[in-house]
Amino acid sequence: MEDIYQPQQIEKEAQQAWSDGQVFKAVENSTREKFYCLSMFPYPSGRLHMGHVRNYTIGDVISRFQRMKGKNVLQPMGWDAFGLPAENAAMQNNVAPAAWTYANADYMRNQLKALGLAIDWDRELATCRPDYYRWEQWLFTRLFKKGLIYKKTAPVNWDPVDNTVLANEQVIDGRGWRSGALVEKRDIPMYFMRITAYAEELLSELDNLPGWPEQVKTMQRNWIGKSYGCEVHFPIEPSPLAPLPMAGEGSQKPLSPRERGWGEGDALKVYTTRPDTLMGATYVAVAAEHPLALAAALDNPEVAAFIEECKQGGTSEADMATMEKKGMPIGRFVIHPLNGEKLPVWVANYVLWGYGEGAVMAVPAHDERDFAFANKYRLPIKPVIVPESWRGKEISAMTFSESVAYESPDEAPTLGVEGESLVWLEWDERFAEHGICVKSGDYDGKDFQEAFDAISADLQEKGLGQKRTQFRLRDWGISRQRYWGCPVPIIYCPTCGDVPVPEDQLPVVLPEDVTIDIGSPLKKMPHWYQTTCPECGAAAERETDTFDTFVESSWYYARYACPDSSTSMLDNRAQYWLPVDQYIGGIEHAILHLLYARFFHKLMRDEGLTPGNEPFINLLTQGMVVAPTFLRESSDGKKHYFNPADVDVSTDDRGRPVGATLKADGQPVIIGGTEKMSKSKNNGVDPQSLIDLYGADTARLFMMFAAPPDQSLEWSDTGVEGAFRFLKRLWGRASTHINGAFAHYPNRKDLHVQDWANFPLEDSHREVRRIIHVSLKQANFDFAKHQFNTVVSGAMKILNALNDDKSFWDGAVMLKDQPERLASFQLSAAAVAFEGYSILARLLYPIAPHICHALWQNLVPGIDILEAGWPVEDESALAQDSIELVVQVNGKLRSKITVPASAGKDAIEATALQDETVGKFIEGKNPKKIILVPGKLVNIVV
RNA sequence: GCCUCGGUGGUGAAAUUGGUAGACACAAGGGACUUAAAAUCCCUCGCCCUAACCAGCGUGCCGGUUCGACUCCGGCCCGAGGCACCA
Repeated sequence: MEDIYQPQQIEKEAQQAWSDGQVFKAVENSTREKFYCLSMFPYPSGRLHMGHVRNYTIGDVISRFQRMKGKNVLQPMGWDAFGLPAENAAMQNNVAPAAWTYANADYMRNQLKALGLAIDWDRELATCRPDYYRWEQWLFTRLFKKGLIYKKTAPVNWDPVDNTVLANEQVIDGRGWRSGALVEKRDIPMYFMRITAYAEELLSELDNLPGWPEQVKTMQRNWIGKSYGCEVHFPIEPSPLAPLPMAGEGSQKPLSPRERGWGEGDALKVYTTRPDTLMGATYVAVAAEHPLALAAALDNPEVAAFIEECKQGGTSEADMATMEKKGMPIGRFVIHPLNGEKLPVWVANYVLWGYGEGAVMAVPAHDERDFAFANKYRLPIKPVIVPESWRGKEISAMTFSESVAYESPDEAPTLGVEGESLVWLEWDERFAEHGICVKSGDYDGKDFQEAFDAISADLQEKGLGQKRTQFRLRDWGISRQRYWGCPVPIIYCPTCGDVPVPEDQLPVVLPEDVTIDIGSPLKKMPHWYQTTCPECGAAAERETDTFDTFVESSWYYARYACPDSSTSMLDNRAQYWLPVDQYIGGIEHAILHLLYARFFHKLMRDEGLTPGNEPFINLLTQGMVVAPTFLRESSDGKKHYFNPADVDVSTDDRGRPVGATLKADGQPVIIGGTEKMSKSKNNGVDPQSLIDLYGADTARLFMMFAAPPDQSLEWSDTGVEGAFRFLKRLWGRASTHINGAFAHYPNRKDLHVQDWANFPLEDSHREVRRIIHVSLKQANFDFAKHQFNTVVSGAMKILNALNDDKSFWDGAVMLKDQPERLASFQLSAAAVAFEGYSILARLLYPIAPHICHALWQNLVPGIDILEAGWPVEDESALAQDSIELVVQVNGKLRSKITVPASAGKDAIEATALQDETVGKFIEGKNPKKIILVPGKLVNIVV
C-alpha cells in the first residue's frame, strides 16, 4: 500500500466502491432489525454550510455505527424546497423560484456526495414536486371534512406601501425591510389546523419519549402550557348611551347588542390562574380588538385613536412583550362577581386578542405587569395575599388611594410617600407567590388551594364562572399569502361556499414558469385560479394562498419510507421503517418543527397511515457552528464584515489574539465576537474549500473532535490541520506495519489471535494491549452517549499507545541470537499491533469512513469492513496487578499509594496511614473516620 | 419581556454523573534533523511563590449542604437558542 496519505484518491475510490455496490441502498426486510436514522433535510439555499456538514456527519456516524452493529439502516436525504428565499432570489436575479431551487439542489447534492455520506439516494425527495405535495393536499381535504381545519381571521404584518404581507423576519424595527414603511397589523382570513385538539396528547406523550433531551421536552411542555385556573365573568354595566345600529363603514349587518359587547346581562369573560387573588382585582383590561373596546371607540374618538395606535408594530410575541405597556379607560364598568364593586374597563396594548378571552382581570398587588401598569396610571393597588410566613402576625392596615396595603413588622413591602399619596415603590416578588388570603372576607386565612376551590365554587353557584384548564398552545395558522409553496386545495363557489378539491382532481399544481415581483403571481393568473365548482359546476375560483412550509417538513420523514408511492400518501413500507429511530437536527427546531411533526404523526396515525404515537424515538439536537467575526465601522456607523479567510490575526507571546489586519490592504480591522456562521456576519467558512484541501475525512474528523454534538462548535483552521495531521499519522504508522511486520504473515489468520489467554504475550506488550482495551472500552461507552469527541480522543490514545513504547519492537534486538525467542517476540508484537490497528480502523470507520475503508482493505484483504463486526474490548486485557490510590486528609489530596489490586480494606487503610506525607498532615492525631472509595481514594478525617 | 440551555488553562475541550480538575488536541516556547525552509520527531506548558521542591490559590460571581462540590441547593452577572410568517 501507499506510504503517503492521499485523501483525494482514497475518497474517490471508496465512494466509487459504495456507489457501484449499492452498499447503502435500504431494502425492507422483516427478518432484520431496522434502524431509521434521519437528519433534518436542508433548505436548498445554494451551497452547503458548516451547520449542514456537522448535522449530516453526526447522522452518518450514527448510521454507519448501527450498520456495523448489524442493523438494516435507512439514511435518506431530500430537499425542504419551498420557502421565502427562493422568492427573494427570484426578485433579485430574475429567475423563476423553481429553476433556482432545482439548480441549488443539484449543486448541493454533489457536495453531500463528496462528504461520503451513507445515504440511499434512490429515496431522495423534494417537497416542491407535485408527487410530494399532492399528498398533503389530500390530507388537508380529509382533515377539512373532519373539522380539524377551519377558517378565521388573524393578524398579519401588513406593509402599507408595498401592499403585501410580510414575514416576521421581514419586519425590522417595526418597518418593512424593502419599503421602510411602518408595518401595521391587519386581519385577514386564514386556514387553521386544530392542533389544540391534540394539546393534551402532545403534552402527555412527552413522558413516553425517554430518548429526547430533557431540555427539548421542557420547552415543549412550557409551549403547550397547560394551566389550571378559573373562568371569571364580570357582568357589564349597561351603557349610558343607546346602541348604534351600524358597525363601521361598508358593513351591511347591524351589530347585535352582544356583538357590541354591552347588552343587559352580558358579562366580560376572563381566564385567570390566580382566582385566589380575585378579591384584589382593581380593574379589567381588554385587547384593542375586543368588542367592548370597539364599541366604546364608536362614541369616543380618544379610544378610537388608541385602538388605531395599537395596530402599529409587528405581530410577534417578543414585540408585544417588550413594547411599552399603554392603555386608557374606555368609560365602561364591570361588576366584581363576588363583592359587587364597580371596576373600570381599560383597553391595553399588552392584552392580546385571540389569546384566551382577549381580556384579563388585573390584580396589581400580585402581578408584576399589572403592578407596573397600575403605578403608571395611578390605579388602585389592593393587596389580598401575604406570604405564608406572616400567618398569625399582627398586620396593620395602611391606606393607599381607595385600597389598602399591609405591612408586617418585619417583612414589609417597600412603601413610600410621593406627593400626598402613599406609593408602593418597588415590586416585591414575594407578593406574586402563593400565600394566604387577607382582607378577602370569607376567604381570609385560606391558602392558595383552599381559596382557589372556595372562590371557584362560589362563582359557579352564582353562574359567574367555573374552574377550567387552559392551554397556551394556539391553533396553527397554515395560510401564507405567497407563491412558492403548496397551493391550498380549496375552491370558492358563490353558492356552495368553500369546497375542498376532490381527490381525483389532486394535485392542484403550482405553475412553475412565472416571474416574481411584489406579491404572489398566482393572484395575477386568472387562467390558473378560474375554475368550476366541483359540487355544482358553476364558475368558481381557487384559493391563491399556499401552505406554511412547516407543513411539508411535518411529514417528510414518513414519505422517505415510500417516496415513489403514487396511489397513497404512505404504504405498508412505512409500517416497517417508522418510527424514526434517531433524528438529528439543530436545537433551533426544538419547539415549532418538532411539535408540528409530532402533531402530523398523530393526524396520520388517525388516518391509519403511521404506526405508533410518536415519530421520533431518539432525538439529538446539535449545536451551532460559530466563528470569529472581523469588521470595520464606517463613519456613518455602518458595519462592514470581513471573512476570516481574508484577515491576518497577530497574537502575543501567550498566543492571545491582540490585533488583526486585512490581507488586502494591511490595515487593522476590529475583532468582533464569536457568532453563528452567517452571511450577514460574513464569518462563514466554505466546507467545499476544506474538502478540496484536506478531504472529507478531515472535515468529518474535525467536526466530531472539536466539541460534543449538542454544544456549539467553534471553527478553527489550526484544529482542522491537527485533524489532518492525525489522519496522516494514522495512515503512515499503519502502512509501515502493513508493509513491514504484518507482511511477514501473508495469512492474516496467523496474526488474528482467537485465544489471548493461551497466547505467549510478552510482558512489554501486555501493558500496550491493556491501554488499547481500556481506551476501547471508554470509546464504546462514549459512542453509546453520542459523545464522539471523546471517541476520537480514545482513538488517538490507542494510536499513541501503539507508537509510544520504545521496547515494543526494539526488544527484538536483544534477542537476535535466540531465533525461537525472537520469533515468539515478533509474533507477540505483531499480533498486538495488528489487533490495535484493526480496532482503530473499525472504531474510526463511522467518523472517517474513507481512510478506514482503505486501511481495512490492506489489513484484512477480502473482507469488507462493514462485515467485520464492531470491536468489543477484551475484559481480561483490562486486569492490573497493582493500582494507584489517592490519599486525602480532610478531603485534600496529600499523597498517592500503590497497593495490590487484591488488597482489602484494612490493608489499604494501613498502607495509607503509614505513608510519610500523610503522617505529616495527620500530625499524630487519631483518625476520626476513614472513607474508602474502592479503586479511587482513601480519605482520612482527623 | 417570557421559556430553555450554557459559562472549566492562551484556545477547543475531558472528568463514566458527589471522589486525583485540565484526559485528548490546538496554539505558544525550547530542542533534534536540514545549507535553509516546509514536513516530521522529542521536551515544557493552570495561576502564584521558588534556583528547585514543598506549600498556597484555582471550574463566571456570592453564599450554603457534605469527610469531600465543575457536579447538589439558594441568590446574582454574562452569553446563546426559541417566542407561533426565516428555515
